Amino acid sequence: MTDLTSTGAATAPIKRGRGEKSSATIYDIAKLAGVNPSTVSRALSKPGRVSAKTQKIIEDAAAELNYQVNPFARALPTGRTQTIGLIVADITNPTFFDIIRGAETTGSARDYTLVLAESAESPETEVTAARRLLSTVDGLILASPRMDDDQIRDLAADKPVAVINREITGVPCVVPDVNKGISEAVRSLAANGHQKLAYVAGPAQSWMTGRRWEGVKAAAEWSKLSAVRLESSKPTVDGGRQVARDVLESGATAVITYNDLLAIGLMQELQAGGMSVPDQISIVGFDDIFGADFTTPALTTVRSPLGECGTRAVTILLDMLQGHEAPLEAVRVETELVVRGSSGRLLV
Amino acid sequence: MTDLTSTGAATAPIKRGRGEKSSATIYDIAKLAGVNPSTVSRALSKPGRVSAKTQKIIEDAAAELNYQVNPFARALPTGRTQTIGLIVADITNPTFFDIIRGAETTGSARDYTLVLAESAESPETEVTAARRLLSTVDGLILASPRMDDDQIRDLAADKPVAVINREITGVPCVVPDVNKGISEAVRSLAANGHQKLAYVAGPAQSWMTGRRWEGVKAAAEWSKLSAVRLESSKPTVDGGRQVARDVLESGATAVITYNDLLAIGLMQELQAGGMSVPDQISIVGFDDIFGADFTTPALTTVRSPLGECGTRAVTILLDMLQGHEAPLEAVRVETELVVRGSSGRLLV
DNA sequence: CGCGTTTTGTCAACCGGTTGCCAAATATTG
DNA sequence: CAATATTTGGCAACCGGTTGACAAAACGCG
Repeated sequence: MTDLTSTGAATAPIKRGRGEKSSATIYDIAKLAGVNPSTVSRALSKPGRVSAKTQKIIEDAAAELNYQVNPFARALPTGRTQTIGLIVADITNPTFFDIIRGAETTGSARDYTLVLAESAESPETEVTAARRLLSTVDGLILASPRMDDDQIRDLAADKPVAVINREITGVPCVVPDVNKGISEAVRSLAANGHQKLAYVAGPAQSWMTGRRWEGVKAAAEWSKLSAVRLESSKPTVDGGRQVARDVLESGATAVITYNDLLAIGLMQELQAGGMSVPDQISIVGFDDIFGADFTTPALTTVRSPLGECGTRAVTILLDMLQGHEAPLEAVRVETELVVRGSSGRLLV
Repeated sequence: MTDLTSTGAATAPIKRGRGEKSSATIYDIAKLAGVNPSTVSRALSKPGRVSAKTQKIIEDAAAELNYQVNPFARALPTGRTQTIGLIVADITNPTFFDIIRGAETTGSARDYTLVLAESAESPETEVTAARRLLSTVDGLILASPRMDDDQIRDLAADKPVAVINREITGVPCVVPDVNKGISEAVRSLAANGHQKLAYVAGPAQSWMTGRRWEGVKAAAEWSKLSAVRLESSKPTVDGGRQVARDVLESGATAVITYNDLLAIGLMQELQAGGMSVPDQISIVGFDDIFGADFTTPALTTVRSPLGECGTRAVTILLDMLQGHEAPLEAVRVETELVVRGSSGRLLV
C-alpha cells in the first residue's frame, strides 16, 4: 500500500495507473466544442436542457475524443454509482447461481453493474460486507441473509435494500411461495402410497427452512400423512450423507429435504447402503439446482424460480431508485414440483 | 437514466440517497481532533507520517464518528479503487465457480472488492464489458477470454490485466498445465485395454480446446492409441447428448471430452441407449466441476485447480499494483486425473 | 418595434479526499 | 546554548464531474 505511492512515478506526470491516453474529460470536450464545461455536462446527462445544435456539436466532440464519464467524479457529488450490490451466503452454492445471473442480466440491461460479495455463511461477515458495500452502491440485494431482521432494517434505512428468500416487514422482499410446490410434492407422495414422511431441515439461521417445514407439516396433515422433522448438520452433500442414518431410523418412506444438496447426499448414502430409490424410499429436494438431473435416478425437486427472484429484486431496487415506493407486500413467485426419477410408488 | 435525475429530490436536501446520517468526513474528524484535514488524511492513510500522539487523537475521533472513507472521493484524485474486475464467459457455467470464489476470497483477504461481469460467450460483449470495467477497477482478470490476443494486449496496456486459461505473450497468464493430467488419463485408459480414443472438442474460440486436443493426441501417440477428434455443437450437457451418435460411429471405446458437461451429457445419452459405462465405453471429462460426482457412475475427470487459478491471478494483479513486474512466463498450475467410476476396464 | 417570457449558456461552488510545498516545532549535535 | 537537522502540521491546489443562480440571447406578442 505504502510502496504503491512511493515507488516510481515521483517525477513522471503521475496520472492514471500506467495508461498513456488518460481519457478525455468534459473540459477537453468543452474546449474542442467551444463551450463551457457545465454545458457539456448538461448536454451529456440532462436531455433537453441544451439546444439541439449545441447538443450535436458536443456529442460529436465527445465521440471524437471517445469520451467516457469518470464514474468516480460523477459519484462524488451525486452519490449515484450505477452499481448494485448482491450479497450471498456462499458463492459456490449453486442455489445462488441463478439468482446471481438473474440479477446480473437485469442489472446490465439497465446499465447497472453488479458487485458481488460473499458472507461465508457468517452473520458477522455478512453485516461487515453489507456495510462496506452499502457505501459504494446505489442499492443492495441480500440473498438468503443470515443477519437479524433489525440489522437488515438498519441497512434499508440508509439505501434501498431488497431481500430474497426471506420475509421482513418493512423491507421489500422476494420470496418463493413454497406452498404450491410443497403441496404438489406431498400430494404426489401420498398418491404413491407413502404414509410416513420425513423433512430434513437446514441451518437454524435460515428463515426458509422454517417456512418449508411448516409447508410440509401442513400439507402432510391435509393429506393425512405423518411427518417428522430431522435436523442436518450442514446443508451440503455431506450433511445429507450424515443424516441418512436418522432417516432410516425414522421409518419414513418419503423424504423431503431442505435443499437439493442434502437430497443428493442422502440418496447417495442410501443407495450405497443398498436401498433402492424410489422403490423403497422416495426423495424430494428443493431448488432444482444445477446438477440435480445428473444423479441416477434424477432428482425430483421443488423448483424455485431463482433467476426470476434475482430479476425481480433488481427491478424493485431500480424502481425505488427512480422514486417509486417499495412494494408493501412481499413479492411472491411460484414454486412447482419437478418430477424426476427419485420419487415414485412405494414397492412394499 | 433520464428520469432518475429529474424525478424527485428537487426540493429535498438532495444528499445521500435517503440516509440521514450522511457519514462523517475527514473535515468532521479534523474539527473534532483540532487539526487540519490534511493531517487527518495522512494519519489515516500514510502510516508514520504523523506523530503517534496526533495519530491517536485522530483515530479516536474517527472511531467516535465512526468514520468510513468515501471510496469515490479517494478514487478521484488517486485512481486507486481497491477493486478488481473479473470477466467470465458465463456466470452459470460451473467451471467458473471456483475461479470466482478463489478470486473473491483472495481479493477480500487483501481488502479488494471483486466486481463480476459476464460476457455471455460473446467476444463483442466481452470487449465492451472489459472496457467498461477497466475504467473503474485497479486491475482486470479475464477468465477464458474469447476476444483477440491484440484486444487483450490493448487492455493490458491501460491497466494490469491477468488472464486465466489462455496463454498470451506479453500478458501475465495462469494456465493449467494439461499435460500431466492428460497423460495420466490416457495411460490409464491404455492400461485398461482401450485402443481407440475419441476427443470431443469444445467451442472453436476456446483456446483451451486446442491445447487439450494436442495433449490428447500426443499422449495417445506415446501410448500407441489411435485418437480422433469430434466436434460438439456447444460445450453443454445438451451438446454432449448430441455428440453421442458421432462417438458411437467413431468406434472409439474411450472418450475424453473438452469439459465435464459434455461428458455428463454424453454419458446420459449413451446410457439411455443401453450402453454400459464403463464396461463398454469409458468417459473422461475435464475440470471436475461441481456435480461431477453426482452421476452414476461418478465421472472420471482431469481436474484443473481453478480456485488456485483465481487466487494466483489476483495475486499477480495485486503484486503488479504494488509495482512488481508481471511474470514473463505463464504461471502453470498442475492438473491431475481424478479417477471415479466412469472410466475403467473394457469388457469386450 | 418594444416589452415580457422562455430558452440557453456561463459562473462558481461543491462533493471528499490526496499530496507537493513550506513553515513551525521539535530533536540532535557540537 | 546556539546552530543545524529532522519531524510534523497547515495551506492550497487538484481530481472530474454536477448544479443552483444568474445573465445573455432568442423568441412571442400586441
